[in-house]
Amino acid sequence: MSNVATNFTQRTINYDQLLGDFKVLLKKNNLKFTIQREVILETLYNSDEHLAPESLHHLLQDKFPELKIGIATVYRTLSLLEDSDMVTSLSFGAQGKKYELGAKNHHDHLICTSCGTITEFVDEEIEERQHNIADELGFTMQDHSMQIYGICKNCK
Amino acid sequence: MSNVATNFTQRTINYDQLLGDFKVLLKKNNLKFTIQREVILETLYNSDEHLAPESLHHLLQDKFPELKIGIATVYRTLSLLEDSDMVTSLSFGAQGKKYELGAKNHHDHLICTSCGTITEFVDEEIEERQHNIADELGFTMQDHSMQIYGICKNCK
DNA sequence: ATAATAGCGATAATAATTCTCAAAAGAAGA
DNA sequence: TCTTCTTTTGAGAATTATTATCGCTATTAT
Ligand SMILES: [Mn+2]
Ligand SMILES: [Mn+2]
Ligand SMILES: [Zn+2]
Ligand SMILES: [Zn+2]
Repeated sequence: MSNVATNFTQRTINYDQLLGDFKVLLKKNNLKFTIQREVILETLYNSDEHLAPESLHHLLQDKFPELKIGIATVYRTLSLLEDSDMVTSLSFGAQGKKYELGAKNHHDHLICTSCGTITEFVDEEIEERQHNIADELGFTMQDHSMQIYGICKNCK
Repeated sequence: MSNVATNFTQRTINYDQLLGDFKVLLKKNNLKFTIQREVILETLYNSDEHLAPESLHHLLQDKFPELKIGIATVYRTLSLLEDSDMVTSLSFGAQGKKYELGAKNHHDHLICTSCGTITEFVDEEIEERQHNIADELGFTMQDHSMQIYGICKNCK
């Protein structure tokens, strides 16, 4: 029995809850609830991918062509969501910066350097050691990230 | 007794050895041994910092003004060194891409989000788990990186 | 020393991200 | 619903980071 758990694409809360949280957050900072912000949240929620701003923009143009969402709005909204801890950004080596909705449990990533496939996993032993290390070095941990690069099963 | 080891700034090989390796590498790929490549290697060797290309360029202009090394050469040489596994690049959240000479033992990083200080450490337990995880998921590990973000002792 | 070739610096080009601004939309209250 | 105030938006300019181009120079092998 392995203690490596995979498959973290399932959401920890449903969309309505998430949207509710978002609205509360916006009101609290007297920001407005706009259709652009809503469809960006929804699109992130419905995507299992780790999205680059550019890819997200393309998705939005496909799904909501009538809105003509601008790339600047995508960047602005991603920053807003990241600042509010609703999305996380990841920097995967050559692949550049990507975003994923935070409405998942914390997890780390395995990246195939051949086909680019990303596998999510979590390992309790590592999570625990990370906390211990921070403690031992007199550090208050806020966040951590770990990536394993290599060749996936399919590619070999 | 902790099993977290810190302080990895010491080099695992001396500069002459490193330079020798570099010359061999260059010859093998019929690349030329130039003064620019030499001072870049030397400057990286003599720096304990994790350097952005821009910072390295400034260092070089200070220490070797007569060479008037161009920024393009810095980028080119860093890429060459990275491709040859002599330097490693790191992406520290907001701080952007930084490089460090690989002539150190493998290690991970703790980054203070307040003052930017970077502490290096290695933890054998985590290293081992990383290998196991890759194995269990049918993955051939090539590399891995881990960062812990938080507030350092001084900043609190 | 010569010839062949790779590397250099300057700078143009590209890519990614942020800024600016005038018009449009959302929130709150009358 | 209408009005007013404030925030947000899209378009495109500006900025930043990185890469490509090119004529000249430095290095290497002979
Ligand atoms: Mn993920
Ligand atoms: Mn380091
Ligand atoms: Zn693969
Ligand atoms: Zn600090």
